[in-house]
Amino acid sequence: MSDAVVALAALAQDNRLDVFRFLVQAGPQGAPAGVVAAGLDLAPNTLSFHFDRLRVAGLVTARREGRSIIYAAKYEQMNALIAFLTQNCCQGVQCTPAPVEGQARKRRKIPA
Amino acid sequence: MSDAVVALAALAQDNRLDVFRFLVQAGPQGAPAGVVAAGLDLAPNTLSFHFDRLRVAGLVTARREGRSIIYAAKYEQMNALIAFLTQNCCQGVQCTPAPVEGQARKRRKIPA
DNA sequence: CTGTTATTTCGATAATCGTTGAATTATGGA
DNA sequence: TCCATAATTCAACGATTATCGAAATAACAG
Repeated sequence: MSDAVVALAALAQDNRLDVFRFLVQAGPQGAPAGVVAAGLDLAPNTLSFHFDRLRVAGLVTARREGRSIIYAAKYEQMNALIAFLTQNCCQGVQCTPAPVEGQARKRRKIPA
Repeated sequence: MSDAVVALAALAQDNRLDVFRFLVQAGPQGAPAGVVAAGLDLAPNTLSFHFDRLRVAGLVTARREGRSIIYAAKYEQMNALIAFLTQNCCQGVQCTPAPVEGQARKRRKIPA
Protein backbone atom coordinates (compact mmCIF):
# COMPACT_ATOMS: atom_id res chain seq x y z
CA MET A 1 0.00 0.00 0.00
CA SER A 2 2.53 2.57 1.19
CA ASP A 3 5.15 0.74 -0.85
CA ALA A 4 3.35 2.01 -3.91
CA VAL A 5 3.70 5.62 -2.78
CA VAL A 6 7.43 5.17 -2.26
CA ALA A 7 7.82 3.56 -5.68
CA LEU A 8 5.72 6.24 -7.33
CA ALA A 9 7.75 8.96 -5.63
CA ALA A 10 10.95 7.29 -6.77
CA LEU A 11 9.80 7.47 -10.39
CA ALA A 12 8.18 10.90 -10.11
CA GLN A 13 11.31 12.83 -10.97
CA ASP A 14 12.77 13.54 -14.40
CA ASN A 15 16.30 12.36 -13.80
CA ARG A 16 15.25 9.36 -11.78
CA LEU A 17 12.74 8.21 -14.38
CA ASP A 18 15.49 8.58 -16.98
CA VAL A 19 17.86 6.54 -14.84
CA PHE A 20 15.33 3.78 -14.43
CA ARG A 21 14.54 3.72 -18.14
CA PHE A 22 18.25 3.62 -18.89
CA LEU A 23 18.64 0.62 -16.62
CA VAL A 24 15.66 -1.12 -18.17
CA GLN A 25 17.26 -0.69 -21.57
CA ALA A 26 20.57 -1.86 -20.20
CA GLY A 27 18.95 -5.21 -19.49
CA PRO A 28 18.97 -7.55 -16.48
CA GLN A 29 22.75 -7.48 -16.10
CA GLY A 30 22.54 -3.75 -15.36
CA ALA A 31 25.09 -0.99 -15.92
CA PRO A 32 27.88 0.62 -13.87
CA ALA A 33 27.06 3.92 -12.19
CA GLY A 34 29.67 5.65 -14.30
CA VAL A 35 28.11 4.50 -17.55
CA VAL A 36 24.74 5.79 -16.42
CA ALA A 37 26.32 9.07 -15.35
CA ALA A 38 27.98 9.47 -18.74
CA GLY A 39 24.92 8.34 -20.66
CA LEU A 40 22.58 10.75 -18.93
CA ASP A 41 25.08 13.51 -18.23
CA LEU A 42 24.57 13.56 -14.49
CA ALA A 43 27.04 14.45 -11.75
CA PRO A 44 28.17 11.31 -9.93
CA ASN A 45 27.11 12.51 -6.50
CA THR A 46 23.70 13.59 -7.76
CA LEU A 47 23.34 10.21 -9.38
CA SER A 48 24.24 8.47 -6.13
CA PHE A 49 21.41 10.35 -4.48
CA HIS A 50 18.93 9.18 -7.11
CA PHE A 51 20.19 5.60 -7.13
CA ASP A 52 19.59 5.50 -3.42
CA ARG A 53 15.99 6.57 -3.86
CA LEU A 54 15.41 3.91 -6.46
CA ARG A 55 17.14 1.31 -4.32
CA VAL A 56 15.12 2.14 -1.19
CA ALA A 57 11.99 1.92 -3.32
CA GLY A 58 13.08 -1.55 -4.34
CA LEU A 59 13.22 -0.60 -7.99
CA VAL A 60 16.91 -1.33 -8.55
CA THR A 61 19.63 -3.56 -7.14
CA ALA A 62 23.26 -2.64 -6.59
CA ARG A 63 26.27 -4.94 -6.66
CA ARG A 64 29.98 -4.21 -6.60
CA GLU A 65 32.12 -5.42 -9.48
CA GLY A 66 35.74 -4.38 -9.34
CA ARG A 67 35.76 -0.69 -8.64
CA SER A 68 32.43 -0.15 -10.31
CA ILE A 69 29.01 -0.54 -8.78
CA ILE A 70 26.53 -2.14 -11.11
CA TYR A 71 22.92 -1.04 -10.87
CA ALA A 72 20.15 -3.10 -12.39
CA ALA A 73 16.42 -2.57 -12.76
CA LYS A 74 14.28 -4.80 -10.55
CA TYR A 75 11.56 -5.72 -13.00
CA GLU A 76 9.47 -7.62 -10.48
CA GLN A 77 9.00 -4.50 -8.36
CA MET A 78 7.97 -2.50 -11.39
CA ASN A 79 5.50 -5.21 -12.28
CA ALA A 80 4.16 -5.10 -8.74
CA LEU A 81 3.66 -1.36 -9.06
CA ILE A 82 1.87 -1.71 -12.38
CA ALA A 83 -0.28 -4.46 -10.91
CA PHE A 84 -1.16 -2.24 -7.99
CA LEU A 85 -2.14 0.64 -10.23
CA THR A 86 -4.10 -1.64 -12.54
CA GLN A 87 -6.09 -3.07 -9.66
CA ASN A 88 -6.61 0.17 -7.81
CA CYS A 89 -7.40 2.33 -10.78
CA CYS A 90 -9.92 0.08 -12.39
CA GLN A 91 -12.23 -1.37 -9.76
CA GLY A 92 -14.71 -3.05 -12.05
CA VAL A 93 -14.42 -0.27 -14.60
CA GLN A 94 -13.18 -0.75 -18.13
CA CYS A 95 -9.40 -0.75 -18.01
CA THR A 96 -7.79 -1.69 -21.27
CA PRO A 97 -4.08 -2.22 -20.54
CA ALA A 98 -3.29 -0.89 -24.02
CA PRO A 99 -1.67 -3.61 -26.18
CA VAL A 100 1.49 -1.67 -27.15
CA GLU A 101 0.44 0.22 -30.24
CA GLY A 102 3.84 1.56 -31.28
CA GLN A 103 5.62 -1.81 -31.36
CA ALA A 104 9.32 -2.11 -30.41
CA ARG A 105 11.00 1.27 -30.71
CA LYS A 106 14.33 2.08 -32.28
CA ARG A 107 16.14 0.52 -29.31
CA ARG A 108 18.76 3.14 -28.52
CA LYS A 109 22.23 1.74 -27.91
CA ILE A 110 24.14 2.92 -24.87
CA PRO A 111 25.91 6.09 -26.06
CA ALA A 112 29.72 6.21 -26.04
CA MET B 1 7.11 11.83 -21.46
CA SER B 2 7.09 14.63 -18.92
CA ASP B 3 3.36 14.09 -18.54
CA ALA B 4 4.20 10.81 -16.91
CA VAL B 5 6.36 12.50 -14.29
CA VAL B 6 3.55 14.90 -13.42
CA ALA B 7 1.05 12.05 -13.16
CA LEU B 8 3.44 9.96 -11.08
CA ALA B 9 4.10 12.92 -8.78
CA ALA B 10 0.38 13.46 -8.42
CA LEU B 11 -0.09 9.90 -7.19
CA ALA B 12 3.08 9.80 -5.13
CA GLN B 13 1.49 11.10 -1.96
CA ASP B 14 -0.53 9.21 0.63
CA ASN B 15 -3.55 11.45 0.78
CA ARG B 16 -3.63 12.04 -2.95
CA LEU B 17 -3.43 8.36 -3.77
CA ASP B 18 -6.26 7.80 -1.30
CA VAL B 19 -8.29 10.55 -2.96
CA PHE B 20 -7.80 9.05 -6.39
CA ARG B 21 -8.68 5.56 -5.18
CA PHE B 22 -11.77 6.98 -3.51
CA LEU B 23 -12.82 8.59 -6.79
CA VAL B 24 -12.18 5.39 -8.70
CA GLN B 25 -14.45 3.56 -6.29
CA ALA B 26 -17.02 6.33 -6.55
CA GLY B 27 -17.36 5.49 -10.23
CA PRO B 28 -17.49 7.58 -13.41
CA GLN B 29 -20.08 10.00 -12.06
CA GLY B 30 -17.60 11.09 -9.38
CA ALA B 31 -18.18 12.49 -5.91
CA PRO B 32 -18.55 15.95 -4.37
CA ALA B 33 -15.48 17.40 -2.67
CA GLY B 34 -17.31 17.39 0.65
CA VAL B 35 -18.04 13.68 0.45
CA VAL B 36 -14.40 12.94 -0.26
CA ALA B 37 -13.36 15.20 2.61
CA ALA B 38 -15.69 13.40 4.99
CA GLY B 39 -14.80 9.96 3.70
CA LEU B 40 -11.07 10.46 4.03
CA ASP B 41 -11.13 12.86 6.97
CA LEU B 42 -9.26 15.64 5.24
CA ALA B 43 -9.53 19.40 5.79
CA PRO B 44 -11.39 21.01 2.88
CA ASN B 45 -8.62 23.43 2.02
CA THR B 46 -5.99 20.70 2.12
CA LEU B 47 -8.21 18.63 -0.11
CA SER B 48 -8.54 21.50 -2.57
CA PHE B 49 -4.77 21.57 -2.83
CA HIS B 50 -4.63 17.87 -3.63
CA PHE B 51 -7.53 17.99 -6.07
CA ASP B 52 -5.69 20.69 -7.95
CA ARG B 53 -2.61 18.52 -8.28
CA LEU B 54 -4.65 15.65 -9.60
CA ARG B 55 -6.53 17.93 -11.95
CA VAL B 56 -3.37 19.52 -13.37
CA ALA B 57 -1.99 16.02 -13.88
CA GLY B 58 -5.11 15.23 -15.87
CA LEU B 59 -6.11 12.47 -13.51
CA VAL B 60 -9.45 13.94 -12.44
CA THR B 61 -12.13 16.23 -13.82
CA ALA B 62 -14.08 18.85 -11.89
CA ARG B 63 -17.57 20.09 -12.61
CA ARG B 64 -19.88 22.31 -10.60
CA GLU B 65 -23.24 20.96 -9.57
CA GLY B 66 -25.30 23.29 -7.42
CA ARG B 67 -23.01 24.42 -4.64
CA SER B 68 -20.93 21.29 -4.76
CA ILE B 69 -18.02 20.57 -7.02
CA ILE B 70 -17.98 17.04 -8.32
CA TYR B 71 -14.63 15.40 -8.91
CA ALA B 72 -14.31 12.30 -11.03
CA ALA B 73 -11.41 10.00 -11.88
CA LYS B 74 -10.20 10.29 -15.46
CA TYR B 75 -9.66 6.64 -16.25
CA GLU B 76 -8.16 7.25 -19.66
CA GLN B 77 -5.30 9.22 -18.18
CA MET B 78 -4.61 6.49 -15.67
CA ASN B 79 -4.61 3.96 -18.47
CA ALA B 80 -2.19 6.13 -20.38
CA LEU B 81 0.11 6.20 -17.37
CA ILE B 82 -0.05 2.44 -16.96
CA ALA B 83 0.59 2.03 -20.67
CA PHE B 84 3.62 4.30 -20.43
CA LEU B 85 5.04 2.37 -17.50
CA THR B 86 4.34 -0.95 -19.16
CA GLN B 87 6.12 0.08 -22.33
CA ASN B 88 9.01 1.83 -20.63
CA CYS B 89 9.61 -0.71 -17.92
CA CYS B 90 9.57 -3.77 -20.05
CA GLN B 91 11.48 -3.15 -23.24
CA GLY B 92 11.45 -6.66 -24.58
CA VAL B 93 11.76 -8.13 -21.11
CA GLN B 94 9.19 -10.37 -19.49
CA CYS B 95 6.46 -8.20 -18.06
CA THR B 96 3.47 -10.11 -16.79
CA PRO B 97 0.71 -7.55 -16.13
CA ALA B 98 -0.60 -9.74 -13.27
CA PRO B 99 -4.17 -10.97 -13.92
CA VAL B 100 -5.82 -9.56 -10.74
CA GLU B 101 -5.29 -12.26 -8.14
CA GLY B 102 -7.40 -10.80 -5.33
CA GLN B 103 -10.66 -10.46 -7.30
CA ALA B 104 -13.20 -7.71 -6.62
CA ARG B 105 -12.84 -6.42 -3.05
CA LYS B 106 -15.58 -5.70 -0.55
CA ARG B 107 -16.59 -2.59 -2.52
CA ARG B 108 -16.92 0.00 0.23
CA LYS B 109 -20.02 2.18 -0.07
CA ILE B 110 -19.63 5.94 0.10
CA PRO B 111 -19.96 6.76 3.83
CA ALA B 112 -22.80 8.98 5.01
C1' DC C 1 -30.65 41.59 1.08
C1' DT C 2 -29.13 38.30 4.80
C1' DG C 3 -27.51 34.10 6.29
C1' DT C 4 -25.87 29.33 5.47
C1' DT C 5 -23.42 25.77 3.09
C1' DA C 6 -19.66 24.23 -0.07
C1' DT C 7 -15.40 25.11 -1.70
C1' DT C 8 -11.41 27.76 -2.92
C1' DT C 9 -7.69 31.21 -2.24
C1' DC C 10 -4.20 33.42 0.51
C1' DG C 11 -0.26 33.73 3.80
C1' DA C 12 2.61 31.46 6.68
C1' DT C 13 5.13 27.49 8.38
C1' DA C 14 8.00 23.30 8.94
C1' DA C 15 9.66 19.64 6.31
C1' DT C 16 11.47 17.49 2.35
C1' DC C 17 13.81 17.65 -2.20
C1' DG C 18 17.43 18.10 -5.86
C1' DT C 19 21.81 19.93 -6.75
C1' DT C 20 26.47 21.40 -5.85
C1' DG C 21 31.38 21.41 -4.14
C1' DA C 22 34.55 19.35 -1.14
C1' DA C 23 36.06 15.55 1.31
C1' DT C 24 36.00 10.48 1.90
C1' DT C 25 36.02 5.46 1.09
C1' DA C 26 37.09 1.48 -1.86
C1' DT C 27 39.46 -0.99 -5.51
C1' DG C 28 43.13 -2.04 -8.53
C1' DG C 29 47.62 -1.03 -11.06
C1' DA C 30 52.62 0.46 -11.17
C1' DT D 1 53.69 2.08 -1.03
C1' DC D 2 51.82 5.68 -4.08
C1' DC D 3 48.69 7.02 -7.47
C1' DA D 4 44.59 6.99 -10.30
C1' DT D 5 39.80 5.64 -10.90
C1' DA D 6 34.89 4.82 -9.28
C1' DA D 7 31.64 5.92 -6.34
C1' DT D 8 29.75 7.63 -1.94
C1' DT D 9 29.14 10.77 1.99
C1' DC D 10 28.75 15.27 3.99
C1' DA D 11 27.29 20.12 4.60
C1' DA D 12 25.00 23.67 2.58
C1' DC D 13 21.78 26.01 -0.43
C1' DG D 14 17.51 27.45 -2.81
C1' DA D 15 13.22 25.43 -4.28
C1' DT D 16 9.20 22.84 -3.68
C1' DT D 17 5.75 20.47 -0.70
C1' DA D 18 1.94 19.54 2.53
C1' DT D 19 -0.61 21.48 5.98
C1' DC D 20 -2.98 24.96 8.72
C1' DG D 21 -5.91 29.11 9.97
C1' DA D 22 -8.25 32.86 8.22
C1' DA D 23 -10.47 35.14 4.66
C1' DA D 24 -12.79 35.14 0.22
C1' DT D 25 -15.92 33.41 -3.45
C1' DA D 26 -20.07 30.87 -5.20
C1' DA D 27 -24.71 29.09 -4.93
C1' DC D 28 -28.85 28.66 -2.87
C1' DA D 29 -32.86 29.45 0.78
C1' DG D 30 -35.43 32.54 3.44
